[in-house]
Amino acid sequence: MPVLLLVDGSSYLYRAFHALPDLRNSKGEPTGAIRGVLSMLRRLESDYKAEFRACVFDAKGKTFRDDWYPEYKSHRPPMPDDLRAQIEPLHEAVQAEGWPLLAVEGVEADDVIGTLTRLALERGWEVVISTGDKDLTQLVRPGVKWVNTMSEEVLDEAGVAAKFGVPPERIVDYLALVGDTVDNVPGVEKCGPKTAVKWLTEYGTLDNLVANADKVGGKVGENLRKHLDFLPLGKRLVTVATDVALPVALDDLPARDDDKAALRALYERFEFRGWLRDLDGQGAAAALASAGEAAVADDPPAAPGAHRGAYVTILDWATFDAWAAKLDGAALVAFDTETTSLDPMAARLVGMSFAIVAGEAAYLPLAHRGPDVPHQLPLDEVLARLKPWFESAAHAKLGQNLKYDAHVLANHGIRLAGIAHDTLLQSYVLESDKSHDMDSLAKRHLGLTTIPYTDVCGKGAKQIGFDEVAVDRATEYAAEDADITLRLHRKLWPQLETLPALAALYRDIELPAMRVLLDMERTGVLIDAFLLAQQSEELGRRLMELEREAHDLAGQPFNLASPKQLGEILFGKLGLPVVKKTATGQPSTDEEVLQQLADDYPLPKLLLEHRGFAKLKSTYADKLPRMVNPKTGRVHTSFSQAVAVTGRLASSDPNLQNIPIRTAEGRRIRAAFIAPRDHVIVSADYSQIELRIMAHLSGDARLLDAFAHGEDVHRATAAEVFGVTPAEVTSEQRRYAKVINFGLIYGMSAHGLAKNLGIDRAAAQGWIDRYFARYPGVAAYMDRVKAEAKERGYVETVFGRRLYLPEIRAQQVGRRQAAERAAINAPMQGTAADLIKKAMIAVHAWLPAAGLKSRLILQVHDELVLEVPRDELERVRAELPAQMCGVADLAVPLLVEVGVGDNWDEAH
DNA sequence: TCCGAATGCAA
DNA sequence: TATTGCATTCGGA
Repeated sequence: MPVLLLVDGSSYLYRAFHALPDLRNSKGEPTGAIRGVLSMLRRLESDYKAEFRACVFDAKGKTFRDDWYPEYKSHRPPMPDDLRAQIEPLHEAVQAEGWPLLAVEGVEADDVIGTLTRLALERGWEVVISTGDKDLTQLVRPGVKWVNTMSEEVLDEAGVAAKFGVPPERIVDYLALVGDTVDNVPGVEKCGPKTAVKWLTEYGTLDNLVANADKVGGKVGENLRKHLDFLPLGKRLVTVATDVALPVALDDLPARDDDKAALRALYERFEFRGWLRDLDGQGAAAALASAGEAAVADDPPAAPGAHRGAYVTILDWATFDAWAAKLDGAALVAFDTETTSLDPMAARLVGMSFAIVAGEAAYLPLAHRGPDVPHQLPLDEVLARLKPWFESAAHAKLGQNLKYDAHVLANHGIRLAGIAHDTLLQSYVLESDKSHDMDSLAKRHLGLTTIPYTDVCGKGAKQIGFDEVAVDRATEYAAEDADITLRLHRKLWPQLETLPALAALYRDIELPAMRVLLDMERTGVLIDAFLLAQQSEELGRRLMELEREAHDLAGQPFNLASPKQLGEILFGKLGLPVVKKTATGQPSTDEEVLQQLADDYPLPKLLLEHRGFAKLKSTYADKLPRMVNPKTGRVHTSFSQAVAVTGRLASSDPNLQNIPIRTAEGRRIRAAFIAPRDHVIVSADYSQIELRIMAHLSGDARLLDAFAHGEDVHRATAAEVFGVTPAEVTSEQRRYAKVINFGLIYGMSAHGLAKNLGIDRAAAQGWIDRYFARYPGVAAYMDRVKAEAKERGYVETVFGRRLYLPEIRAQQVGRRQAAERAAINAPMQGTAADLIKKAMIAVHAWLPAAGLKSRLILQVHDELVLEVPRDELERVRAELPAQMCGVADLAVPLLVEVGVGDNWDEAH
């Protein structure tokens, strides 16, 4: 379990300044506080083995507490000049020691520590908080320790209770009562620790004490009553925030090695001679090796019109060693893999590229083939050397679509860790409606034109594998990819940081979801190929029969799969009426048309049947068995995380999110998705998720009420719209209501509803009017979201995901209305997507933590599919819904329905 | 050989 | 003239 070590730098800085003697260097610069804080950091480093750490300082300027309470800390004398002078050099030194440093404007160090603590706990990490400030004991809980490195005091939950007389969760109540003279927050007059503990022991909580304030006797009781108005504010002031927006993620805080060159310079300036000797003791060579790290922070300015950086090819061990050392010391490394295949499960490494500083990158060729190939370093040995770096969470990596690179490395037995950033996801979160391939990103954000893949490998049938590309040419292309990725990150990440909700979405949902998807894709799903082969044969026979009959009816042979030929037969030769036309003006032969014609003519009915079977055979029965991976014996879909503009996932190669379910024949395909021996398939889907989100977003009282009481929402809608009691609703009425409810989610028009229900437009408008009359909150919401879209150009999900709607102000009515429908649909579809991603992250973390071997295998928008060992079934069935429902607290309850079976059809 | 259009599968 | 996707087939370029 990773450990996060958080140091309250400001608290120590003040204490060190006042506690330590007035040390100065020969120039007279004060150095005592610097030395004090640094020695504390060194002690912590040896006391606690932490993979992640941060030293947090208060930033200059006001904080939100000053807005709440102008007197906050107002009594403090101005900072002594000798202290102020030490801040900047201390910050430099802290970073040189390998400590990520944080100072967030508008937020106190306490709140940064509180927020990081929460984030770490959510990931199941352990946290050690080092501070001289007792207020922070309020953060102590299982997995969180408070240590005072100056007094060497360590407190866990029991320790806090023993020291203060109240448990950590009551510390804020305690502080509100006692007050905090350090921060100028007044407490109840004459109420000290003794009285506060007595009251809290008697009444349990501050709220309860306040409720019973009239029962408290004595002079101090009177003081309490006088202070009642202030107590809520007092409590707010002493409560450490755990939800502030941070410019960094946990993954940005790996413990780094110290930067010896920078340290040397600083120690020399401060004249810390003992520590200088320590540095020298480690040898000049080591200091030299890491000198390059200092360059990390500064990029050379790009030459105008040319971005071709200094790209090197790694062909010998000396160059490799130099780069390996750089990778080890770098705060963040962009890397990219070149492979033999676009199929992630089949791809083998051809080479890798790395970039640490913009404009400088290296390509490491490993498996290029051909007559003029230079000697390449041996793949296995290189991977063995790099494996610890790839698998270290402390070494932060950056990439463009790292899920793919993680697959490639996994194919070689390496589990990529330390995934800190992904420019694909950054771009997706910032502008989901734009393209996210690297060539487009480079053009859009950097104004650079990159080498297209097809320039290197050609395209179509003449395309060659990357292993056939000449190494020089490969270096230009591959090193550029790593270089551009790094530059994109430098551009996109600051943009994200200015939008805290989006930064949180990226950090807390998209990046963690990527790891879940990687594991799901690698797990794959078992299918019964024999069953599908049987079905294919059967479908083939019925198709031949239908085709023969169709040709008989047409009086001539024709290709049933060709809409063009079919149209000529139906509307030309047989003279059937044209019902509607396609976008290009051709008479349409789609299902709706054929359905309509089937009432009066025999051929369309045959065609409908033929179409249905042909689809099942070619897309599913024939295709799926061909997609079985020979190595794993399973089908591995690929989930795209940056395709759907609403935030949904997309599945491809094969698409496992559109497996049939509506017809009996179709369900036989689904039945071929099976569990292995001694396992079952478990399907868990969110019930009515988008309608529930609509209730939450609109706040409509009737809709909220229906969900709160667990009603059948379509029946409830029918009762409202048709003016009957729920018990009186007929199945026909319920069907109408269901269509209306679905239509609402899609921003339906009267026309659309009329078509769907087979009624006239005026009647449909009547139902819509009645719906909105009964659910005025929904009507108001629809207007609100359209207005918001028009004003801002985008709409948002509950979690702040943005969907831009460039056409919302279009001149063309049709385009504008389409954008308005998207504006209504996107927040609901997008929020559902956010929720299930959070659920996937939660379930993926929970299963192994609970000692279970069950695995997530598929996600279908509102459904998670798991493969579960039979002996784990009861636990999974019992706990999975809570895992999925616990991801958000909406105004409506979330409901998850679980199904179990030997195959997906039975389970769903 | 490539790509748009038409069609249909899912939530 | 209902939202978001992906795959298949045809057929013109």
